[in-house]
Amino acid sequence: MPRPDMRAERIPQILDAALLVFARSGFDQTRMEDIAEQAGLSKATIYLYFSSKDELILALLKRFFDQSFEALTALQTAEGPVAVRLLEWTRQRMAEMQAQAAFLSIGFEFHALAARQETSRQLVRQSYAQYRRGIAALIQQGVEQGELQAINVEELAVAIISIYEGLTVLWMLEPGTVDVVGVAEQAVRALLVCYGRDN
Amino acid sequence: MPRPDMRAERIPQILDAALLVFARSGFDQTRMEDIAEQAGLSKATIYLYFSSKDELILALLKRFFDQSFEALTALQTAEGPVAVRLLEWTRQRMAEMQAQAAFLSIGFEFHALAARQETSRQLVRQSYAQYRRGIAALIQQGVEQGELQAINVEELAVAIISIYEGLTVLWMLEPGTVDVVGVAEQAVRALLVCYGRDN
Amino acid sequence: MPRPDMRAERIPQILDAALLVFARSGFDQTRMEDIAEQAGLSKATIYLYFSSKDELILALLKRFFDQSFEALTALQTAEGPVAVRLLEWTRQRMAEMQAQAAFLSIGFEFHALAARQETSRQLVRQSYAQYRRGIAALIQQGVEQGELQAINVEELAVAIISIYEGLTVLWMLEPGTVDVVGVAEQAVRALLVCYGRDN
Amino acid sequence: MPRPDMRAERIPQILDAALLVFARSGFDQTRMEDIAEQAGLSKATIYLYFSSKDELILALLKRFFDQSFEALTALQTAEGPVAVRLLEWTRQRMAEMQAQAAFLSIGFEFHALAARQETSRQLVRQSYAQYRRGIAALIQQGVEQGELQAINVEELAVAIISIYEGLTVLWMLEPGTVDVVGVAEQAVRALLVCYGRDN
DNA sequence: TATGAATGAGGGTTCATTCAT
DNA sequence: AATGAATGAACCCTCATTCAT
Repeated sequence: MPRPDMRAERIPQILDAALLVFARSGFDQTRMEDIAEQAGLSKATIYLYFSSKDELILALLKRFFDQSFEALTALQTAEGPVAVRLLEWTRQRMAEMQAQAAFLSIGFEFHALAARQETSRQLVRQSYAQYRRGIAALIQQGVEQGELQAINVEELAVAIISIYEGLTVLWMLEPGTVDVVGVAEQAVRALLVCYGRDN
Repeated sequence: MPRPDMRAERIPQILDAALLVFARSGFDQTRMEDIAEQAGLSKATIYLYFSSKDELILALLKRFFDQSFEALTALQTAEGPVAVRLLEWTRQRMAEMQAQAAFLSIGFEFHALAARQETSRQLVRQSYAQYRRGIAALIQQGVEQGELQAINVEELAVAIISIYEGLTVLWMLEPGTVDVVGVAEQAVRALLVCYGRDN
Repeated sequence: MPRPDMRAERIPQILDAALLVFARSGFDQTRMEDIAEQAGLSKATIYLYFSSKDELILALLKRFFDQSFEALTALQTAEGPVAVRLLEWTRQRMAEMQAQAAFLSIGFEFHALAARQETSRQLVRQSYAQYRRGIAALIQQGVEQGELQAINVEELAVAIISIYEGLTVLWMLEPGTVDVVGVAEQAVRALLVCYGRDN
Repeated sequence: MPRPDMRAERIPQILDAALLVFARSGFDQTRMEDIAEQAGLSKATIYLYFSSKDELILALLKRFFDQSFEALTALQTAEGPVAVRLLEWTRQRMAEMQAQAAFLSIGFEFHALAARQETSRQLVRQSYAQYRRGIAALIQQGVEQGELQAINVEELAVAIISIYEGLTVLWMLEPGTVDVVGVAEQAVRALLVCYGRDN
């Protein structure tokens, strides 16, 4: 087993390569050989760092979500009105999603995996739950500061994340037609103000 | 090539079987043999009706979305206030989604396919576009009848469908925690009333 | 799974081919491809009849020993003095061994397998035990008919079989030098007359 | 290339390790890695002392037989009646075989190798020939001293060694059932007295 | 119409061997 | 002298697809 410093170099190298080719061809249609080529290594070398294709996919899944939520904590400790912060966050997230368009298929494939395998589902679930709690905590700040009216905070967070997720699908299908930043902003604004209110 | 009446019987039989095993194992991990077993036929017989595995998947994709929107036309010609009809539709759709939970993975896999293949993307896009137009037309009715305020109808439709899509993901991950029917209803109500409005 | 009549044809065909190439290259150095070629089939076809290489080897092992002992029963029911019959049997066995020289390596490899795997050992042990019992029963006939003196019949059978086995090794090493038929005959004769006697 | 004194230390260390793991898993199923682990060295270090796996096996083969016959010369120069010495030798040899039970599989695998490769066969043959000559010389002593009757000395030696070899197989299969020391002793005694005699 | 039988074309994984340090 | 790291070459096994019956 390679030494730690070598692993620290090779593992991201391999995961980056895997991300690229998985995005292009899907988990199953991608051959270990493809990943190796993309990484500039030999097939056998991949197996020095990941014991199987499945383990590689799992490692990717973990990294995928770990990275996603570092920004979230920053969001909660930032200054200013909650609504402003959340809308800024919304814009950033949608922009980021567009920038990462090439990798969207991997996210959908993770959903498919999660929908059919308990192991994957648990991993993905934890990430989304953490995500949801982050958004909910932010909204709760707004409520406590009197900026937002008291409603079901958890549900509102779910609705907002749903907007993000759903828009990702629709934008992927029609990138030219759907103004994802605009719709996301408007929808989140509407939800913040009106969700759970009698109208 | 089998006679038409034979095809009318076998094709749904095979597609039903495929739906089941694809949902369980994914497109790539499912073998033609698995489909044949589930259908009570032999592998070779499948090839009398579908020229390849890919074609079978495409046929499934088509049927998958065709079925989804038959109810939509009924929605537009029904009676009563638009908001009531849309909320009822929302409830039905979420209930239907829960009832079809076992097949959700297929939907996600279609998204993954669409994200990486132009051919699949066009198919899925058309379905979603038709869907979006249906919802938009309904909202437009409400605007014309003075029931809803004039806003960007197309965008609102996109936001509403996003809620459906996103909630499907979140519910799949935590079926016990997320009250999809409730959240969907509240969110759609909020969007209908507040989307695009200054608040 | 192929029909019985097809299996009855293919299985011996495959086992015959396997015997040949295993004898030439050993179990591990033989590739499934080699067996397939020798059998005039494709690799995949082998897997229609044997689920793995190991299973194929086991099947061969079984057939190997099953065949060996059909003649043994005939030996016990034949007419004439026991000593004469046993010596005739000895000559035949050694001649047969020489005729099958090309396959000796398989026998040795079975011994190696048996020496290190419980599963294989049980199979081989049963065959040898059956063999030993056959020889012992024959000798017992001689004792009961007053032809041979009473001694430890079981042990004598073990000694005789050891001669067969050991001579096989020595002959394999020096086929030109060792007169297996002659030595086997003389040795068995000596054992029959003198084993366990005070001299 | 390591210095001689280093070689004198490492080579037995590696051969001992190889013996152990080869006995457990067979030549082909054993990986160089396994040998290295057992020897407490790294894989690459093995290659400092043996240029390939095959060479390592050959070296083991040589050592295996070299060791076996050091005692043989002692046997010929010892005092006392030949029969007594040979029977003592027989007992020792069978006891030694039982003590080395764990390594029997290697011997059988050498037989298999010898049966299919000329190179290995020559090596093994020389060892057995030397062995046979040793036993024959001993018997010849007995004949010349008038202790044993004149018969075909070479053939008798072959018969005796066959007993050793054959009993090894039978004992390996049924260590609890076969009294190898007893049978070997009785059988050798019978052969000494009666082999080649008219009875 | 249906299928038992067959197979070509891989794909994941392993391992003997090499080499820079 | 020793080894961590790397890899080319295989090999077992699988599976979409074909075809004779």
